[in-house]
Amino acid sequence: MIKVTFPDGGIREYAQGTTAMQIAESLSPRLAQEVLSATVNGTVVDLNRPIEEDASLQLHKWEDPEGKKAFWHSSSHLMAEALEALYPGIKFGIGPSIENGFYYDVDSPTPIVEADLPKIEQKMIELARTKEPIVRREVSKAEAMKSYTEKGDQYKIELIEGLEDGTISFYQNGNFTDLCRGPHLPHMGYIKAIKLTSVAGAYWRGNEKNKMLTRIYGITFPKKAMLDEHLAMLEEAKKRDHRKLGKELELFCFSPRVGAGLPLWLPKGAALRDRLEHFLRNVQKQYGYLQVITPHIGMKDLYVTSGHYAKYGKDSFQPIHTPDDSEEFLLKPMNCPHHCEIYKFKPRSYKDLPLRFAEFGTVYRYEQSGEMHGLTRVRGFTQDDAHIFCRPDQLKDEFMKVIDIVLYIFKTLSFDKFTAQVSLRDPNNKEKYIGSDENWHKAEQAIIEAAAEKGLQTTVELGEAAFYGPKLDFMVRDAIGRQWQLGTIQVDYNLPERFNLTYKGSDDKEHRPIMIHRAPFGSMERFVAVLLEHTGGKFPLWLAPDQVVVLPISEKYNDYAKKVSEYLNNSDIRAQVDDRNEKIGRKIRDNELKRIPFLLVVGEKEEQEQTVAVRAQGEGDQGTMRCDDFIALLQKAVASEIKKLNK
RNA sequence: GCCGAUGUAGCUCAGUUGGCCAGAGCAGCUGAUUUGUAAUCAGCUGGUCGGGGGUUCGAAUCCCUCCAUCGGCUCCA
Repeated sequence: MIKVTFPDGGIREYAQGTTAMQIAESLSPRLAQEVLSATVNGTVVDLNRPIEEDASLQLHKWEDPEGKKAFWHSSSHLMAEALEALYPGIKFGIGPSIENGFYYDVDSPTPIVEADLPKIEQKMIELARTKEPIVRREVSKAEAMKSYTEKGDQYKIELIEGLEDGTISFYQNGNFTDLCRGPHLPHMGYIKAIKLTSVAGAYWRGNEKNKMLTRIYGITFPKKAMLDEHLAMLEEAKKRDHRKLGKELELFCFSPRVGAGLPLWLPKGAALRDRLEHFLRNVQKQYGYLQVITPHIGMKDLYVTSGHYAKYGKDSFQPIHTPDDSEEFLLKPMNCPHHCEIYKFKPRSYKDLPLRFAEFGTVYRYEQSGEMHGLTRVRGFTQDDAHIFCRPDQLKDEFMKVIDIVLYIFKTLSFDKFTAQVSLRDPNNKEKYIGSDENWHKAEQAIIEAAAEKGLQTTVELGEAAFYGPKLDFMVRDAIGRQWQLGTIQVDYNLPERFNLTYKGSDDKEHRPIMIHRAPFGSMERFVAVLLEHTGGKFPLWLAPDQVVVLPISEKYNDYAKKVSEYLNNSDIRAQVDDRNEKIGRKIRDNELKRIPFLLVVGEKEEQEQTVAVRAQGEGDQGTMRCDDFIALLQKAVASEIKKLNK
């Protein structure tokens, strides 16, 4: 007999060799249909693997990430089987499940293009309908090696070379056998809806020196309706694409003549950005930040000193030369060295610290041609940058204050779901980083402690640190559930040393300050992009480029409309008049599509009564009111959006 | 940078296997209409078919190359 403990604490006894599937059936036949994989004593296993000892058991359904993993991983094997049938001689790399679906990397003698995907889908559906079982077999390393050597499959051979004998297993579905750890579904019949989404290139083992394989992405579901829902979500994401909205709402554009990755901010976009900057400037002022301004270029030597030149010099925009070639300047790729020089302007005392220099600093980085993406990855962008120079005893407190700023911003802009990622040095790859072990340790501890004290939900990633120090990165989830990386806070012991920054302590000795780099938005470009996708272009009232458009019923009322709009503008409300010679229905439609928060319809009645008929975005007619009442309503709405900073 | 795809009017898109002056809707302009809560009607304007080179009697269509964009990979100070 074996004892099985369930997550709710219940214990039941089963005969030796019972499978998780049989256990699920004994609990409820309905559950058995829904369960996709199981965790036995902490290891995820196949449902039909016999349990041989006392065990704690967890069953995973679709809603459970482990359940989806098994489902999608099996789907990738199903796709591989279809591919092998359709493309004889095809070789396989790896085929894992991912956050949304799965992929398989393949090396095919005949190229696979997007137009082939429906054909592959069709084959997969055929195979899934036969409910072919997925069978696990444990093999010796020698046996595994032999079966792939016969096929001449160098990728799998390379994978097997890295595995320990005795831990190797094969999974077979139909004619397809794959080296795989599992776990998998009992059979392919679970897979009811299939969509292969794209084909792309991917380097073997993620190394750009290796051969590029063809990666086929797909997603599958246990029910057709789920696929439809997923496709609808993708449609919604398309509608919210900041590149599309940026064009439609006339916020920004690009010109190939100016250059790739160099955004041009249109008037409405510039105004939006300005408002965001103003907002952050105000917050920072309250936190004791001092605004500075530095030039867009700096002597090459500045970056040699900072260490950036050695790390990125040859992959950057190349130096600008003076006419006589006697000096070299770099387009500034970051603001920190400039701010270090500001620190050095005069001797600093321990009483001066912390010093917080803030700048909306525009920087230029040479991103490789294939890396640009809308506003989220560009070659010229403006960081909402600041550098805090502080004493060791102030570090944690300063760090926590920065976290407060970030949280305040998220709250104000309704990013309600977010996580924080602690990015540390890869301990096995220390040569990638500069600075002493001791300083790295201190910096990493400071971040971990500050995040813990602020009660942040954090994940820890090794190897994700900047080359000069560890960071805390904030990831937000947008309105349709996608993750974006925004703000970053970084601790740096390195630059103060390289620039020989000091302050005079109370002991009359020279000490080294610590530097915190931070950018709560990340960059203005990125932040506007994420905000656009989060809101779908329906900005909060305080940010909206136009808050109100006044719509005269006919040209007869244009004068009254102008009067109203001027009156609003005098109360610091951004209002315009749509005085086109169009019907009111048309004007409403156009301005609703432009996502104007409030439309004011005015005609004969309103002019006589000196009122406005209010229409709220997406909510229709709100009734007629006096101008002053509307202003009060709007100002109240804005005030509720920007809540007071509670420090 | 690498793999794959795309590029036709300001925008969204048609353009059959290379064949007469390259099309539509929206936007814009002009005129009519003077409108009460999501598209009024009519007329007109607008295109080196991404740039350059080539094949051909003939190229938006085929080939080469460069540029830009898209989906990924790699990278991201």
